[in-house]
Amino acid sequence: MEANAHTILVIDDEEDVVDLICFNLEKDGYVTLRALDGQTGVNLACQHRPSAIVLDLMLPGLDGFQVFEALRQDARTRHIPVLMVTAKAETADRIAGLKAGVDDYLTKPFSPKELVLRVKALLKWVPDQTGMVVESGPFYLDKSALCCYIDGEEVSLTSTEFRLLAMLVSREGETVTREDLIEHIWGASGNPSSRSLDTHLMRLREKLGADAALIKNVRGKGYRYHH
Amino acid sequence: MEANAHTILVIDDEEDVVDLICFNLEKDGYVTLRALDGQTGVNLACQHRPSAIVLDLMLPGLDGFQVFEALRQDARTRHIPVLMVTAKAETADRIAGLKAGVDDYLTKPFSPKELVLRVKALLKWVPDQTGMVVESGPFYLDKSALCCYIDGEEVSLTSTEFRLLAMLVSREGETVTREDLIEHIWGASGNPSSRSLDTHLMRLREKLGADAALIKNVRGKGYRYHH
DNA sequence: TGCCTGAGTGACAGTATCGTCACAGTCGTG
DNA sequence: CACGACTGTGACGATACTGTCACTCAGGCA
Repeated sequence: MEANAHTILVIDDEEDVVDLICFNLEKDGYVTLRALDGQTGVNLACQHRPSAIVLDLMLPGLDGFQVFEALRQDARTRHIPVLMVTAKAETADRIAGLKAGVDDYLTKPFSPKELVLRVKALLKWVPDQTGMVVESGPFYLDKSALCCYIDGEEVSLTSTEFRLLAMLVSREGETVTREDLIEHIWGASGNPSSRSLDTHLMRLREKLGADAALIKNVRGKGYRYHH
Repeated sequence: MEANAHTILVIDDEEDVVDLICFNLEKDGYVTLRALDGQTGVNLACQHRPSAIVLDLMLPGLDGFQVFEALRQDARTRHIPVLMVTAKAETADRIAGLKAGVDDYLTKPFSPKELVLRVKALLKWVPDQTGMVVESGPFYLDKSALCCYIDGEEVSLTSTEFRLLAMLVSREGETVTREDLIEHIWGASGNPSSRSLDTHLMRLREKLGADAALIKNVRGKGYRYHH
């Protein structure tokens, strides 16, 4: 159902726990990566840049905080939200975690459902993964794959339509001027007097079906996407 | 230290708790708003549009979920992150909260430090659009989106109407002269003897409905908006 | 009260902008 | 080459927005 190809990295030394977490995440359409120790976790994170990381505090070798530090050091992983999981219910640890910049915290025992929901909550704030994904409302646009999912279903867009939609969706709530759109799609050589933009927008709207209404015209200014 | 004075709304019926939370938030440089029941909370949220909301689940009158729903219904408060606080450690509630879209969850007893850190974590994701928004009374004008909300509902205005209303609302209480308004909308080439301004003002008032009364004419001088 | 001035209203026509369409050109592929 | 997918263009009608005018209405003043 979810075309949401978010990848979640789970770092925990207890294999049973990892299995449980991954099983539940996968059930929700996420792709999972597993690491049974800290160093592997850091390596996988750098290599695959997951959308979010579930990190156990107690680990052999590098512990959770060290892993977290390592992730924050690296430019490639600095912005990935981390959900820290621990057996300890102690407040001191929770504070230390949050202070260090951990994005959320969950204490064992937790229900798998809650974990999935917390991961989802973290992903909600992620603007666009590596700059390659734009997501808002019913739209999910993967710039690297140039594919577009609407309400979970793949819709084939031409490159012009894709750039148009990506521009509007990534600037949700803002009115994007005609000039900006033309500049973004055709560059400086774009012809503002032509009906090109309108035509492509019309073709795009046809493909969006009911969601076309989310793109509104602001007369004399441009267009605005709002979810 | 913080130039960015984020406002946090705290909704809880226990005054001691509110005091404690507010005290700690203020210590960190935040501006706080208090509400001791749900309805007050919703009203304050709509009125002041805080950067984040701390919401107790157990409230007299409207309960936490109802408050949350109300906040998500209103265009003015839809995007404000909510941290829900509850005495119950029960997983079912936590899940229900997260499922409904609550952005974070904290179980009593919690340390004030942790609460502040969690609020900070929520604010991390909030985009800052100060200066782009004019708001007062029932009006909410977003200059970047060029859209206008009245009592939480979107009202479509033409660009002239928008500029007119923005001018008046941003100079609340002041009598803005006809000349100033004409200058602001048409520039120096504006024609003061024309009935244009009156016509646009009339059209604007039609769209404002009952709130049209907030814009008063000052005979021989100009117009004044007062809430 | 009657006059004067400025403000509110409704109708109208001109203009700008938008949505849609048909058509033609380009490009890559089988 | 023929075909289809994609694109850019200009024509056209529909619509939204604007300014002007004539007229009415209301407040202030003698």
